[in-house]
Amino acid sequence: MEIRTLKTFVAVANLKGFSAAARQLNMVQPAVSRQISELEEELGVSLFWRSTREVRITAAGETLLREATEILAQEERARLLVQRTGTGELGRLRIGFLGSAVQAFLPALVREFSARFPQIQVSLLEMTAGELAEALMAGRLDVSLSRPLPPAMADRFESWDIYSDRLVAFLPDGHALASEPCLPVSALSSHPFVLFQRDGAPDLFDQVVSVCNAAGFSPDILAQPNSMQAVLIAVGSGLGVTLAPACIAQLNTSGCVERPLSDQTVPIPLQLHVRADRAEAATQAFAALVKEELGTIRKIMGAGG
Amino acid sequence: MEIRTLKTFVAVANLKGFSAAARQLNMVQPAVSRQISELEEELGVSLFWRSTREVRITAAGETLLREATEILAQEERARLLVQRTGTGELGRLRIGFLGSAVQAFLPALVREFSARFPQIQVSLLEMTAGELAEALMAGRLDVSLSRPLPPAMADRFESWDIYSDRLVAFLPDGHALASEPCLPVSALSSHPFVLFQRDGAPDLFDQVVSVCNAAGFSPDILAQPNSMQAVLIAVGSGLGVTLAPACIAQLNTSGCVERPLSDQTVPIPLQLHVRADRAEAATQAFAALVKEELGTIRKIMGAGG
DNA sequence: GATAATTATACAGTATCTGTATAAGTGGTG
DNA sequence: CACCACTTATACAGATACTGTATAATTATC
Repeated sequence: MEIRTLKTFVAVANLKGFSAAARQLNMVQPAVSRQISELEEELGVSLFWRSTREVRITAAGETLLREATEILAQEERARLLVQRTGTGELGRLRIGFLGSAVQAFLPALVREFSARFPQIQVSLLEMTAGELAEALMAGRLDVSLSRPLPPAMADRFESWDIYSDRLVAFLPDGHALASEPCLPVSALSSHPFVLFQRDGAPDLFDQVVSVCNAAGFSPDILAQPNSMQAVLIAVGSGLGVTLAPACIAQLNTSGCVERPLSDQTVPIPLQLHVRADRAEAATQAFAALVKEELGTIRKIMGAGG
Repeated sequence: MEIRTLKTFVAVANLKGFSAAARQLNMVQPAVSRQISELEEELGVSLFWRSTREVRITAAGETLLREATEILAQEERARLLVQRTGTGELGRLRIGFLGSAVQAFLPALVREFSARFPQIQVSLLEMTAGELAEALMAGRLDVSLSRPLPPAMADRFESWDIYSDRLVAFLPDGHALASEPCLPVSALSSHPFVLFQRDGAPDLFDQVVSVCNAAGFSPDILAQPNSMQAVLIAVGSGLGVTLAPACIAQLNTSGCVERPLSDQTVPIPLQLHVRADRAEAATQAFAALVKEELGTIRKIMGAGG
């Protein structure tokens, strides 16, 4: 039972004739006759009672007519859906991101994307940097907005810098150093640190440690919460100080004060990651939109971020 | 897009490999590759991202996988339904009949048929003889239980006698002739007749007229109701007498008395009509059941009819 | 770096399917 | 009653398409 066959069958049934069907299908009557008789043989039933003067469909034929009509409609529907998915009109887009880093611009971006591609179902998945890398690698994400990927992964993905953040210090409200408008890293040497847990963002963790080392001390890390918000709460509670990307000021910083560092400018880029080959149309469209909006995003992040 | 192609596509998608699919389908890997790449070309989309080490389905491919799976399931379903319809396991049976003539045995017959073929949907359609002939000819009925067909139609159908009825007289309750247990036709010569309308049963009408003519008179027909029940009501109301098949005593005869005729024995057969060729399996099964039950039916109709 | 496994391509052979020609059957018509 | 117009079925040749073999190219893995 092939779709080509079903099409000629439906034509014969609807036009009540082999010759008429052949004309409509731009073929020749014997070809139609053969297709139908082979279909009958395959199914083991008569589909039409034919004389030279009339072609009457059998009960089995009527059953097949109903089914075949549905199958053909579904084939047409499938073709449409597949093509739309191929062009990116239809589909899904799974965006993974670092919450605090994108909070200022992602909502507007997604809104714009959804307006342009209303048929695409967008999933927003907040994760840590480590989770993002793993999900991206496993194909559970289409794009990721996160920090630079580990070198082992980098060649499988295309990455674009979106904006660069920098490390700043967060201190408890009434902290001794809070009176300074600006601090050298070394000023923190004797204070206990709270750092985001290393598993969640190994690069950031190591970067902070190496900044401290460069300033001549090794940080005394007394806690490693599993979220940036928890880090800020710990700082706000007076448990310690932290060094973190400035963007986390987007979170609730009550009890904390933020102080820029006077002596380091290690950039912390936020990047867009997309599978190097094999990017779906919807994914490519989103990447294109991000690139289109880079100026706007950088303006936002330079001013308020 | 052919079903054969969809089958190999689904195999590739499920087994995540062209070679594996080829093994499962008992074909060879290049054939699979060609089918897929031609399918991609036809649809204008990539269905898989392939390397020599992995085959990953695209978004469009996932869409097609869903659709193709449904299409294949429906094809399988169609094959099953069509074959069952062909063997008579599944289908419908439209039975046309003369109400009064079959009332005594058709219900039991249909009940038995439905018990043997529970998947067949039986339609019971009461009609006049004229309507039955027309519906049978037009293919709106599968079988008909009615009087002999007009000669022009007879060769297109197979007919079996089920039982033979005879004409009897129906008189109003207090009619002068009602005292006789048995009447010659001629006794009715001076009485007005009520006859079932000729359009509904031309043969019966003509038969009654010719019986009267043979008895030496032409009936004075004062009314031609459109149902046998209406004829009986007219007779019961004292409007006239009628000659009709004995079986109509099955209807409500209040106000009427039935009297056999002493001088005529024209048989009025009830027949089963089935399209000569081109009979569906369900129809043939019903005809076979009727023939099997002929003895029982005749016993019923001889005794109580 | 060799191996084993994968997919893509080229080419030849086979199947299959189409189209032409023709036969056989049937209702309508003069 | 023969003829006509039209139908479907069959036979056969040709063209198309598809399959399978051989081979290349690529890439994890040992």
